[in-house]
Amino acid sequence: MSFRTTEYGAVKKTKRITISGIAELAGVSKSTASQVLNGHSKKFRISDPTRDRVLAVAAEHHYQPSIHARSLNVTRSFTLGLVVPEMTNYGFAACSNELETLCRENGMQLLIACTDENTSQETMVVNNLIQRQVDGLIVASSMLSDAEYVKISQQLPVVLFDRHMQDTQLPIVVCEAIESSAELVSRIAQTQRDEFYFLGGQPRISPTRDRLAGYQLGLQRAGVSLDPDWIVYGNYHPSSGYEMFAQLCARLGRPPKALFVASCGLMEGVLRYMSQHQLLESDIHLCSFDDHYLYDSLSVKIDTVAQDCGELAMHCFSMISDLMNEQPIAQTQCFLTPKLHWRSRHFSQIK
Amino acid sequence: MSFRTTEYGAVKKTKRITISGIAELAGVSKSTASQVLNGHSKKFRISDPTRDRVLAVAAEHHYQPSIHARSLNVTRSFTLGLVVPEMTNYGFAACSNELETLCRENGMQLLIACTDENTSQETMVVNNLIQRQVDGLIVASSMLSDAEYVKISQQLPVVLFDRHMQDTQLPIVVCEAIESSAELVSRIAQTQRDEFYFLGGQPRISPTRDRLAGYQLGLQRAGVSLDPDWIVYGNYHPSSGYEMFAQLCARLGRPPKALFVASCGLMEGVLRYMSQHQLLESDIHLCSFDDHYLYDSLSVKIDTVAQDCGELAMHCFSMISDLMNEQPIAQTQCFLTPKLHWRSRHFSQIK
DNA sequence: ATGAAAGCGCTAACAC
DNA sequence: GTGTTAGCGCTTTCAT
Repeated sequence: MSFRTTEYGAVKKTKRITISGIAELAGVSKSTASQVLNGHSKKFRISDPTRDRVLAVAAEHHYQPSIHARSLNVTRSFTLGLVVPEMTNYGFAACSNELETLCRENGMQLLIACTDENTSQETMVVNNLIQRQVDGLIVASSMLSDAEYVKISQQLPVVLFDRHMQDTQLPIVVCEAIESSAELVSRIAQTQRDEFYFLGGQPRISPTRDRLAGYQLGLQRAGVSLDPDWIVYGNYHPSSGYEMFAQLCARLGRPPKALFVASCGLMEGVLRYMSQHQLLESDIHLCSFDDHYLYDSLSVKIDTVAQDCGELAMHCFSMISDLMNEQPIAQTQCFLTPKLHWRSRHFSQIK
Repeated sequence: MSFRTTEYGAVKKTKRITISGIAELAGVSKSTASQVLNGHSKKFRISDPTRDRVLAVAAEHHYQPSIHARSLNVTRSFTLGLVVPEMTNYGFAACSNELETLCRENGMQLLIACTDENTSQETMVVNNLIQRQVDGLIVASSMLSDAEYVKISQQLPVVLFDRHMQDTQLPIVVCEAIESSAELVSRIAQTQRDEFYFLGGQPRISPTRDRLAGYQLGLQRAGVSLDPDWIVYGNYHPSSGYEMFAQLCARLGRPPKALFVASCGLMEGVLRYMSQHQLLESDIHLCSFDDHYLYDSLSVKIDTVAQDCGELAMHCFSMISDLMNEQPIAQTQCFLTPKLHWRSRHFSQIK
């Protein structure tokens, strides 16, 4: 690390111009200035010269209205809160990116907060977002109960996404996981009848439950009877994926023959272990929920259930928008159908 | 896609309780309530019973102070703006994640905005953040000139990161790119003397300039004379990486023997092309600026210059914090030293 | 030990 | 057509 010292001085904090300032300089009242600056000159029949004068002053002084003052009396903040476990997870990064774009295009600002899969941290960040008067909340929650969000949803629109609590009535947008995982697993299980492991995160949250249910269903459909030892739980940190896989290898004295990994983050850990232990050329049959563009370039061929993050984000946004506009929306629970992405030799022909 | 309709009704918009409400319910004045809720009870010698009464009411009603009202008279918003090209780029996602944590731990909220590498969009999002009164701005800019930021920095602290304009005086935090790229390239060039291509983004922005300079220096040190045709420019979108690489292959009628790719995003495109065209097993020598955890699991071995995003984020945060607290800071330009990550057969022994 | 009042920057209802 | 005014929810100085 090195530094370079520049003559960069202390910030002067030039005070920004306010609407009163503009009004004064333009020789009009605050309200007139306000109307003009909000583009309501027509509606309030402001004369063209007046309008132009105000606009000119504003432009000249680089007037930037204060959202805080604005929010204070319209009781909207033009912000949307997004709560995700981690932004480094590719899926969440992609969703965040999409949502940021959608918000921006709609004159809103996205506030992203991370929970690190930690429920008490989740409570904290959600409170923080509420203090900031977010107009709506989109949450990939790590909680086991929706109680907190049910309460919050009495104050402001809440949409759960990616994960959801059992039987929740709250609006949700998720990818269908049971059928898709079952399809993935059953095809593979046809050729992998003697062992087929499952690596999941926290057992009680919906991604794990649904993906596990799909895995079990898949085995059943393939006529493979499940050995309970095949199921391993951890949490959705990559390190947990590493750990679970390491222990599995230790237990077996070799890598498993077939493995379903419940998420992209866990797969990160599995792949790290495999590369560290020269297992990338072994003939393990890997499959997972969640796709990643780099999987195409791996020597191990991973078959996946690929969620469409763009679609996910879009539905979240439109649902929360409707809710914010108090539009009656018919369906508040939306299940997207993910696609299967086949890469292994046997299946790569399948489109 | 499927829907489920629930009995979920319209949001009632229960109005949240304000400090006046609390005051009234507790039978005290607004100011007293305010003092208590800000933890200034000692300082203002509020009696214990009064304090407890206020606190009790607040807790009971789940009082959430409005940041907007607060910001309005303390003229701070407790938010930090972060401007990045794209969040799906792993490096930026990692930085964002780190910064979000740092902000949260320091009672601030991070506002992330994306530019999609587009300068006019950059101007827009920056203005938007300023309207929201961000207390500071951390920017990975796609601009060619620092003029805009020089002006802004008169109003609020600005730190440039990852990228910087030539000779800018503004505070910056970047990874040193010339020496590190030179080191990477010169080692490889020792065994790849007859051709060594360079794939970069926009030619005039600092990441491209510095990484190119390093590449040139590396070739020179290895005694390899540069063929100008080896240098290819595009932009930092993955699709541009794909495109440039495709054209290169078309031009040569085969993949290049050695290639330096200027960023992770570009490499994404290169790898996509390679996997689509069964080139992953070819003996191309790939190296790049920016690392990715999945590179460990690829069959092509990519040697990289690995930036430490945590360190980058940390320095950005501490620098902007100092600036916000108007602390005189000696060094406003910070150059971090990245590490080389060797994966190719020849070098993987190098630690 | 507590309260009254002013004001942060803006919008919107209503006057003129 | 344009100005006056009353808040939005909070902090802070100054009285009491």
